[in-house]
This record gives sequence, structure tokens and C-alpha cells, in this order.
Amino acid sequence: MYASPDDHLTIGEVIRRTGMPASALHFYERKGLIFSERTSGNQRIFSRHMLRRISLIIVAKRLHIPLSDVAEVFAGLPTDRAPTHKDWQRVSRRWKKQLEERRRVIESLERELTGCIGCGCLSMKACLLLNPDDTLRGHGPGPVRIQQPSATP
Amino acid sequence: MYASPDDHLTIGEVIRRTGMPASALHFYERKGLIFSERTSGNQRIFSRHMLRRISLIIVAKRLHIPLSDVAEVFAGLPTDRAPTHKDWQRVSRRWKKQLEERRRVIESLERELTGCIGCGCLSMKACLLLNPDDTLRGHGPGPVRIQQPSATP
DNA sequence: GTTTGACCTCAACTGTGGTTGAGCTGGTGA
DNA sequence: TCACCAGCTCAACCACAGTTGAGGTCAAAC
Repeated sequence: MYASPDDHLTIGEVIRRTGMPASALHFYERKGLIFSERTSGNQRIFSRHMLRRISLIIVAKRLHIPLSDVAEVFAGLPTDRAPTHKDWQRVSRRWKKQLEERRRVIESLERELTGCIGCGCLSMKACLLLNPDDTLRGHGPGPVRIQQPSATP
Repeated sequence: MYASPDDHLTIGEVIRRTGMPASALHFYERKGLIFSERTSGNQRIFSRHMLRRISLIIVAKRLHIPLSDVAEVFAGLPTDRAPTHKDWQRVSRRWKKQLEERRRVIESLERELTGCIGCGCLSMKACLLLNPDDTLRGHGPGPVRIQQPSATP
């Protein structure tokens, strides 16, 4: 096995330390999220600080942050050394904002749904749950309203 | 054009009333979520109450409820008539519970992330954000801890 | 009778986040 | 020197929720 110096790791060591399967590491490398040098025999050698990037990917996965966003974040991070504590704070605050935003969307959907449980009209014209942006309202005449089973609107 | 009676709609009419593209309606039919009869010329004829099912699909989409869950819900719904108000209440309460559950998950992630913003260790062994189920802890000896940039552990 | 628009099927493709397997090479211990 | 694990590339495949396009048919209007 390649005897890697202290700050250079084989892919096997990275797998053992991060729990990421090789297929995922290959995938992230193809996507440009992580980098490696190669030995004379074409085997990957990762800098130790690459573990930090992989940790950030793992966190992003848990938060359901898409890799495209991770790539954006990584674009503002140094490639030649580990991100600092300040870098991490910037990233984590960004992701926290996204969590907050997602929570707000869910809360507002919960409110809408609560309002609609008692109603149940599901009218294409009037129901905010079906037509949140009012896109159909005023789209010309015609029977766009879905009728109640027993009542005429 | 096929002159459909009051409670039978061509796919074009369904598209105009629901805003769903034909490709999606075809897709939902293939998945068994909606049904249609056919004219002698093999063109689809939808019962008017099928609009209700489509409305439910639209709501589910907004709530990010997967179609597999919609299929489960539809399995408990009558196919020969529109779902009743009671049916709708059952469904909407079910989906509201799922929203609540998602919100709780996000809230707990928010708490974790808030705790980790100040920390930033991202240690594979100690960080709950990276290792929520303690899966790596006690996995034998060896340097599993990701080191801080300046300090030795 | 012809043109036009609505509709049909089927196969292939999109993006996201990877996994799986085949077939090959690298590096090391006995 | 041989076995054997580690690692390599490349292509194909998974789920999900549809979309797109080709090539053909149906129905209505002129």
C-alpha cells in the first residue's frame, strides 16, 4: 500500500475516515467538488484538508442542500488549505438561512392546508391551495370551477 | 371535436380546467392514478370527477408529497364517484401530519446547526451534525478524528 | 375532399445523486 | 513469482417526475 505522508491520504484512508464510499468520492471529483493528485500509478492522493470539504458535503447531504449549492459554497473556499473557522461560520449561516426558509414555506403550507381542511372546495378558480399565484383567475370565461358534488356554485 | 356530455371531458378540456399538460396526464394514467374511457377512435374521455383526483395530485405536488403516497391515498378512494368532503378531510389531515413531521425534522436540524456554528469542529467522531447516529463512535482505534487546523487532538 | 388542430403511442431524454459491475492495473506480503 | 487486496476507468443502471419528439390517427371545419 502507498505509505502516505501525514497530510496525504489514499482513497482507502479517506473512505475509512469519512465513511464515504469510493463511488461517491469519484462522483464528487467528477463534479469538481473535491480534488486529488495522483501517484505515478494513477492512484488518487488526497490532501488531508480535503477531509474538511467532504465533511461539508456530508453536512449538506443531511440538510438536503443540493450539490449545486455546495459547489457554489466551495467556489468561495480556498483549495490549497483547509477552510478556517470563519469559513465554516459563513457556510453554516448560509445553510441555516436555507433551513429557515424551508421551514417558513412548510409553515405557510400548513396554514393553507389547515384552512382548506374545513373547506375542501378544491376549486381551480378559488382554492389557494390549487392556485397559489392566482394564475387561473381571470383567464377568460368558461366553467373553470370544479363543482361541489351536490351544490351548484 | 368530440362533443362530450356534461360529465365526460376530453383531455383538452381537462387540460384547460386543471392546467395539467397532456404528458403529465398520460403519465398519471400509466401510474394508475387516474383513469379514462376511450371513444371508438381511442381518444380519452375522462369522468368529470376525475378532475377531483387531479386536484389532489396538484395539491400533493405543492406539498412535495410523492406520487407513491398519492397512490396509497387514492387506493382508499372511490373510483366511480368524486371523493366526498370527508374523504378530503382524511387526506388533508394525513398530508398535514407529513408537513408537521417535515417541519419538526427541519427544526431539529436548525437546532443542531445553530449549536455547530460556534463549534465548527466537524469531527467525524464527535460532531453530531456529521455523525447523528453515533455510527462511527467506538468503531475501533485509529485516527478517525478530523484535526483542527492548528491544534493536535 | 382537404386542411387543420386535437389526439394517439412509443421511445428516448432531462436532472439529481449517486451505485453496480466488468475488466484492467498497482502495490505488497509470503 | 504468485496471490490478493486496493484502486483505476468506463458504461450502464436506479428512482423520481415527468418532457420531448417522431410518426401516425381522429374529428371537425371549410
